[in-house]
Amino acid sequence: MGRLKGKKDLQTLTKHFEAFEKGVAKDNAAERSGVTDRKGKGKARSAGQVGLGLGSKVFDGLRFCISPEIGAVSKHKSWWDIIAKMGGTVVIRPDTAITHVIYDGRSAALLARELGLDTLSELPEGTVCVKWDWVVKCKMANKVLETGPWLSFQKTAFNRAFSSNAAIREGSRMRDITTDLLKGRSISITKRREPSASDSETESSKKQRAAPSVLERQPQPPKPVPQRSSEAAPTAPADAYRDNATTHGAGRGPGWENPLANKGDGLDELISGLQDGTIREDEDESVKENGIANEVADDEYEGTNPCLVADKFKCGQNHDGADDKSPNEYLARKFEEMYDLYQGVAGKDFFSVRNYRMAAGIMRRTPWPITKGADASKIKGIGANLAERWIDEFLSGRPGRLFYEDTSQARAIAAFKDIYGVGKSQANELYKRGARSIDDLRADPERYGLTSGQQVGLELYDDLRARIPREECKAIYDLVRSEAMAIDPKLWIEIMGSYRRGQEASGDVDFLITEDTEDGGSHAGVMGKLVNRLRDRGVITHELSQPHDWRALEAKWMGVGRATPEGKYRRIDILCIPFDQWGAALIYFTGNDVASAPSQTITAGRGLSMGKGSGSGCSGSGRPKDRLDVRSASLESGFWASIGYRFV
DNA sequence: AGGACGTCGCATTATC
DNA sequence: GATAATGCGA
DNA sequence: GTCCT
Repeated sequence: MGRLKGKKDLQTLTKHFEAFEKGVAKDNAAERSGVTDRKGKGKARSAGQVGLGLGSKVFDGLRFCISPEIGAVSKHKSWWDIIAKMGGTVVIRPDTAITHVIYDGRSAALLARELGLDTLSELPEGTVCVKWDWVVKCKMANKVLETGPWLSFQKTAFNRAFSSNAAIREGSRMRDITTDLLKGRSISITKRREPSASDSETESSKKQRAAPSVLERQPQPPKPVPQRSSEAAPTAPADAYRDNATTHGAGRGPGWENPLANKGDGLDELISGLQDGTIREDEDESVKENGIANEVADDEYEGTNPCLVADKFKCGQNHDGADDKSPNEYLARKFEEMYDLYQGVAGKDFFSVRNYRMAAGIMRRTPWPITKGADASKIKGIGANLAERWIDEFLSGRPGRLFYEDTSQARAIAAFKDIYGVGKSQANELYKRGARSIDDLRADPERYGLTSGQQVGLELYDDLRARIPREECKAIYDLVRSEAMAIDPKLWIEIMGSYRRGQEASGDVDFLITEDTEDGGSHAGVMGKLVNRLRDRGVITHELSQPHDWRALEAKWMGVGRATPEGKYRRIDILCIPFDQWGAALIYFTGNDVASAPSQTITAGRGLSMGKGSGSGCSGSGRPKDRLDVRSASLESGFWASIGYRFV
């Protein structure tokens, strides 16, 4: 119970953090942007401070860690606000840039535990643990006081805790970051943050020390050598999957031939047409936002289509093979790195993190080299923040915020988040409970109270993270389909997602099942039978979630299976839907960036918006905005026809 | 300046 | 025990 | 974090 309470407190605090960030983002932005900024700004500030006599930024440039204490949320909130008002930055988890830890408790060991550290010596060198009283005194004195009388621990204990820190040992979590970051190059950075705060080091001396020791090891960005080699090269010729896609299945069978064939065929043809050319996976949604919205870039990057609109879609663009190389690969990677790192971190705004990923996509697909942030900010999707705070920082080659926040903690949490069923919240919780690696979790599974689904995710960690080769998707599809046909040959079953998009590899395999109701048939009850048969055959091995009602026309099953007993375990989803949603679902679940982008654009252009919830529910019409009822559209007049789109 | 940014089914946990 | 809230994946 | 209103 204590654990749950603690969890809730953390959530509350995290919320506070987010709200807080919003509130003071403007004042505080520079502080949070990392050491590099802090130095520059700190200097400017302190100079100006005298003249202005404001005195409210006593803690300017300092970074405080106040770990959430169970049952003391409101206290922490007030601490937080006070420190913020004094110009300090507050974090709830230690990172390599903190300068102070506020702690009123007794034991260093306890504090370490609260911070999620093995020992306090993992804190950045020079970090000062002080009691809250010190802050109060500083506030009253309106200046940063000596910490001596207010240290959290007795001199001796404190010293002991840090004595071993001078030469950081092998096991230190804080250190492997450094080596990680430097990509295995064996160098000896002993610390990543200059001791600040308590120490009376001058700004200039800090600068001097920081720069040379770290700078020279940074990758050299300004010459954006396209480093990508392996990943995005479309490995299959267009024909290969085109053929595959058009011959692969049942969808072509009974379903496509009946009276509804027009619509079905239309949809399928359209999609086939749209997926013309090599479409890279991994672009995710960025294609949508970016691909259709990049009007500024279009100015400088003229498309080759006679029709302007066509250039906005992937399918309308050239695919001469050369478009895989981006002059901004370096930036793209940086943003990907950011995304990976921050996605699990508590306190990072969801949408911000998501935008990092989007930015990576934009970087990669911007055909002209970005040499300064100002250029980039002209691109839609890249705003002032990304441009000035991040891009310029990356291009400078100096260690910045990302560098300092790339801690072993963040990495561990990111790894945990990759476990199926473990999200941001649980990942942080696991770390808090002492786990530092996947192996830690495996070594002592009991300790962490993983749910059944998470246990599966942990057990199959590597398999489930791996991509599934197209071949194997097909193999699984054949197995599932044959079982489905054995149950009822009139079933429509189609494989969705990236496979249907023609991708060379997929993250999972998902199936869509329905049956024509024309002759009174129905696929009700099929889900249960199918899953059972597949389980009997050993195709399905784990279950992650079951439909609320196995016999409903609309039912979702999620689990794990494999094509052969020797094969890797793969995520498998099976979805039954009412017959009249087939067309819409096909579009929706094909999740085709290419198809959805134009369709949404087109619908939007007509003052409509596609009910995005037209997914499993096709919950269609009405609601906040005018939503196109795709469901009926697909049935009565054909979705594409309904929006007046004619494919060639 | 302030809100939207997809939305929903299922599992699990919290609350009544 | 019923219901609400949260986390997660898609 | 960006965009739209």
